[in-house]
Amino acid sequence: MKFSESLKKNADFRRVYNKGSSYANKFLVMYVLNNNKEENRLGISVSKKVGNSVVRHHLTRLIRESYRLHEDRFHYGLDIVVIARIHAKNASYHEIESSLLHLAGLHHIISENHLEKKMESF
RNA sequence: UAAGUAGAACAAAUGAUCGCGGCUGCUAAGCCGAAAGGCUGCAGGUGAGGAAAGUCCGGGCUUCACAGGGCAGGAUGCCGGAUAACGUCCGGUGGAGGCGACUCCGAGGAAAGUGCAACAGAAAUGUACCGCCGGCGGAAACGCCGGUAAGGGUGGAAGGGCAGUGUAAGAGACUACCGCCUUCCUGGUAACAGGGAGGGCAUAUGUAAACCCCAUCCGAAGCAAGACCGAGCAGAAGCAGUGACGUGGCCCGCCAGCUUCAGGUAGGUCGCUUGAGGCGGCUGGUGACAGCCGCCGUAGAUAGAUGGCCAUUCACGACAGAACCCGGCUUAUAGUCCGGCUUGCCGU
Repeated sequence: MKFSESLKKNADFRRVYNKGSSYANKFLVMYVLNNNKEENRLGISVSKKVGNSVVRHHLTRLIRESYRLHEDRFHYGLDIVVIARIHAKNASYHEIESSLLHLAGLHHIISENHLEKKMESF
């Protein structure tokens, strides 16, 4: 991804959980925290409760792909952690994508223009 | 053609497009760097399984330990072979099931010892409840004493089986056949099979997935193994006597500075994929497999790459994701497909 890295350390995850703000919908939970850097860092977490290894891998790929395709619309300087909920097990790419954008809108970390266009299209 | 039986192969496909990880290349591609190299870009090609799973066995590899032997502990358990090795595989033997193809077996020892065996039953290792027979007593009913494991009853199991002789009634007491045990002969590498002779069964039930006995095997931990490089912080030694402090100077102390050293944290590199490799052929072997020849090059991530979207097609897609590597076992699984074999039916 051009403008982003992945969030790796357990300590980084903990900092985002403790200090970041969170919103949730049916499929996902999103934590966001400023990291004072030039780029975003994305962490994806899928619990074993959601499914076996294949299911969990597939979900992380869907979430990463959703973020990748809308990366240029996100504000930068953020640590973002996305957690897949159990209902996400059978979700399609489009459901995950709209779910991610919805949460980003609630956090006000996505560019307004695009969001408005998105809203108008509904 | 139907039913069955054992085995082999596959695991939605194609195209376009946006991405990700290795690899290779780029008529001197760009940037950084003294270089080694790093980052970026472009192009090409490549990128999960039959079980990648469970982590139940076996081996390679690595580090540590190690004179030899024993004990303890664990594993295996008909015989022979294959193999790096195995608890795997192949071929046999014996037993069980099936008309058959074929399938199944935790298949050493209970005549070394110990333990356990509910309930029932007279009695569970050494026994007489009923019954049968004999003797004595009695008018009789019956009682007492003795013999008896053929019959009844209980039980998973009652002391070789079955038929006869025999007897008061019975009994391997005796006899035939079968079983068992000992021993000999023949065949077989062996398990074992066939046959002869003898014993006369006090060897007397089951359980060894109870202890145990016998034979064979096993050093321990694992790639987060391990090897190398190595910031920073703290440490040691040295240098310069430069800067700050100890009221100015010198010395000295201390902090900062520079150099070197060991240590090894964060981090990085290697280990990391050419290997008991795959495919085909020939030869040997009943077979597992082995030998020879030819061809192929086939993931290597490191918080972890193989995905998204669109179109078309179909039977509408199961179980499921490499993490050092192999050989097995076990468990999960939508379906597709191939040729063997068996039994039945129909036709020639």
